[in-house]
Amino acid sequence: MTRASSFFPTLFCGEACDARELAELKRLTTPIRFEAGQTIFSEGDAARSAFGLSHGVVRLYRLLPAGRRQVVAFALPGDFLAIPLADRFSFSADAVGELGVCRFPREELKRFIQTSPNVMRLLMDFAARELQLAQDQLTLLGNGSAEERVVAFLVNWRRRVARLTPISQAVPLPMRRQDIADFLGLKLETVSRTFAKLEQRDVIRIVPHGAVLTGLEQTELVAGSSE
Amino acid sequence: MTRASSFFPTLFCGEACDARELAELKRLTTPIRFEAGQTIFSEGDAARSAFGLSHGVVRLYRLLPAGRRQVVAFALPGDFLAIPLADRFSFSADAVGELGVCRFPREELKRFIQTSPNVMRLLMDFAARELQLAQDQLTLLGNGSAEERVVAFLVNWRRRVARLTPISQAVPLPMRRQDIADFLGLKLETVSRTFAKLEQRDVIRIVPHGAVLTGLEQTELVAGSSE
DNA sequence: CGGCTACTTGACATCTATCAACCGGGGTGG
DNA sequence: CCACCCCGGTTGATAGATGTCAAGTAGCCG
Repeated sequence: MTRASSFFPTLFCGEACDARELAELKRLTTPIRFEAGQTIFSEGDAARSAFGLSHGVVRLYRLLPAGRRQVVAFALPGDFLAIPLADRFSFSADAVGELGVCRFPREELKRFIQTSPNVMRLLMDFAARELQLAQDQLTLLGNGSAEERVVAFLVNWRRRVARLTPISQAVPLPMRRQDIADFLGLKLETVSRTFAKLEQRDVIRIVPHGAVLTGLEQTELVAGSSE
Repeated sequence: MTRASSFFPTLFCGEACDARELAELKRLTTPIRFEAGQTIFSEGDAARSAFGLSHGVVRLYRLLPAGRRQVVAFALPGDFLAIPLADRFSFSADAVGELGVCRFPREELKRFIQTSPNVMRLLMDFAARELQLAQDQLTLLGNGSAEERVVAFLVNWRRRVARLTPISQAVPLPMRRQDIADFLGLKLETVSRTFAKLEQRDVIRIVPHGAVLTGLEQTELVAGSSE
């Protein structure tokens, strides 16, 4: 999506983080680029680095026995790819499209965080927000029909994307159907069929790498109350 | 379960929390008891208080349109009932059986947390652990069959309970079938049937308010890797 | 232009939800 | 002390939703 390095502006700048802290954080950071499909880290890896997403989209997922996969979240610019405290990654991350991240040496970042209440606070807020998102998703997977899941996904995704790149007719969907399916606990055929059904009812319109959302506001949502 | 006030020992004492901090926390706290079925707080309420569970079990849940309900988690002694930062509760909490909590005035607790890196750290760890649990659950709801869900629930629940009350033949299940169903995204009939099926295979034995787990270790688990 | 990959569509199978009856224990009141 | 009732739980029959398998289409890149 946006080309500019927007990790710092999005996560740290806005609110409670003074110039000195920001300078220190920038000192720790190394920008890295990844191509579509490349893996940033894998579940179980020792977390020597922490990552903040600058631009692009990342899918965070777990692999399960029998070739199943659960996409835990899609990360957008400004998100940490994992909370930088645990010693190991509890999920894998790879690039949906071409993207840029800020890499931090985790030990140093951790030490810095400990000394800076502001940044600690920011991280805590991030963790709380992630927890809320995970619980929304949990609620959706526990109760929603295929259609409710797909609709909730589109609405939530649009809201998150809109915050970063103000306006555009179509909501971009850079991830594959399979990714959406694994995120929603459905099969890709079901996602495809559900899109088709919604399109027939003129609720959405599918376009090459996205969808135009027309009459979605009123749909009874099972999750997505946050903010 | 255990009768003693075990919120402090479980959450704060073990690790990185000095005597002065502990004393300050204890000063802030008021112990309260609840009877089975009573509501501790409701989704949307202003979070004037924070709660730590001393003994008993709490179900944390959201109510949805059309009378649906999602149990987000079961809290055990030592758990916070919510992360004490948000201004409003994002789910409801009520007592599964008779129980005791430590109530904190949230603003004061928050202020204290900000000044104590140790406690902040502890809270951060708690949030990270909760996030991990939520993601485990998400993975389970996204991919597991009814049987996998029930088995994973029993195994995870046993592990958590065992940590608090070392040994007992049967795993206590103080919550209702409906609670388990709403936690696992199933209907209570399905939970009941699945229990029956597992019992026929001698994998478990259902007893009045619990279950004896016999041959579960080997079952292919979709979630529950944590620790 | 050819081949690959993502996506769509169709027919059918399977699993869980739904609706409904029934069982059993604990508590209350006669 | 017993009987009844209520609630939680179990079991059965059936239906509906999503998964599975398979064929076919479209867009992209070499």
